[in-house]
Amino acid sequence: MQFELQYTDSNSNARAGLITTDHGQIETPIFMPVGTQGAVKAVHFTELENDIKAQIILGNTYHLYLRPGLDILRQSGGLHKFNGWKHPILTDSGGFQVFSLAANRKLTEEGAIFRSHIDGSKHIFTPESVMDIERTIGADIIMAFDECTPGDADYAYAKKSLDLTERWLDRCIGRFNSTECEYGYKQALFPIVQGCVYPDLRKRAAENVASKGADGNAIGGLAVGEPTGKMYEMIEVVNEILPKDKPRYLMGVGTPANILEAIERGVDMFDCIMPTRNGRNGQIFTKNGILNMRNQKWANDFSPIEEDGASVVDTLYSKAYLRHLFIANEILALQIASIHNLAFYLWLVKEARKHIVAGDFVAWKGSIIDAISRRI
RNA sequence: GGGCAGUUACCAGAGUGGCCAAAUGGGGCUGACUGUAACUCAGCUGGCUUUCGCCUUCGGUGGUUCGAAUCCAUCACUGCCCA
Repeated sequence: MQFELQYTDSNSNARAGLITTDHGQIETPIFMPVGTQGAVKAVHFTELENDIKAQIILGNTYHLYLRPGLDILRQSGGLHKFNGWKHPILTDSGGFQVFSLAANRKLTEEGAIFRSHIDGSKHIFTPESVMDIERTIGADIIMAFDECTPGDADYAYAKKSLDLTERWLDRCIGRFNSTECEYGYKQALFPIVQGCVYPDLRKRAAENVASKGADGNAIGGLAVGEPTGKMYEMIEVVNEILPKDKPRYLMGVGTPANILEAIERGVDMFDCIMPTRNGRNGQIFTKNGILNMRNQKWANDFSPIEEDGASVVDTLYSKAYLRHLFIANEILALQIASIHNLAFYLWLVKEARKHIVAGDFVAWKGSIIDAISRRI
């Protein structure tokens, strides 16, 4: 995997770049739709490619390991062959699942012991086993196995957690370097910066990660309960240290405004379940604000979902019709909302890139951020 | 014409003397959702009020009772059965 830094904004830390993988190129900044189980919920690939214009999608180690399981993935020739997505894929390591399924797990030095949400069976993830699983899944970019520290962790816990993540990172790198992709192309391993909301921990974590010389670096453990201002502050602290000539991936973030703020602070890659999950729950993100499509006020609003929106669904369907589909519990509602939101997110980062290249990113961000954040 | 059963909130439906503004479902309204155990979850859903509380309700009317959605009388309507 290569990264070419193409443009840097003179008024901020925003950058535009190009990632090249064996499954194609990615223009940054980029938003990566989440396809946890090897599928972006309610959206199929022709829509992702042609309408949404996704360049890379995510898969999840935890979910794919449990189902369909490694035998099927290996037999199929890896996730690309299995699901038919010809473009780049990134897999998350399962570190976040260990965090979000907290009631059901136990962390040890060796790894994370957890119970399957599917059948209750007991499993252990270690840095080594996660690397092996991600090799078998075969994504172009794979994530190190970390502990995602809760946003409200106290300093002592955050430090202890970071210590563990750092020891695990060395084990991940060791295993990664002694194995290779099972399917003949290259995979890149991204380490993850933790450290909760504590600047000195974040700084230390970023320095440690930077010293590994990875193809790209990730910032994790943000948007997990801490105040938004803290998140921006941590991004600044970390990006001061992470190498400029490698892509920076802010994991799990976020709202359209979060993404613009992070781009301004030098982040290149994003993923978030928000456009798809919130879309399925009736929330639509637009240039003019955020709307809840279930609200009564749209019942007789026959205007397009979004005038000159980024997707064909925006003018193909009206607000009133989309509301009707949600109220009537039609599957099409979930599809339209997911497609619209993903197209909006991809439009947003593409537009950001355009303005970085044009040199007016900060002004453009300032002109749009209030509008895209308000609720209507 | 006769017999039986029934009439409770937007709908369905529990409640058979005080703990009832009334269970539960559905529907409706509003909100939440940030590396997806999520087409999920939460709140509200007679009126006024931030809460406490007050007021008006269980087909209509009139009773019994300290007290009635619950008991009695009567009227109206609905369903089923028999003529």
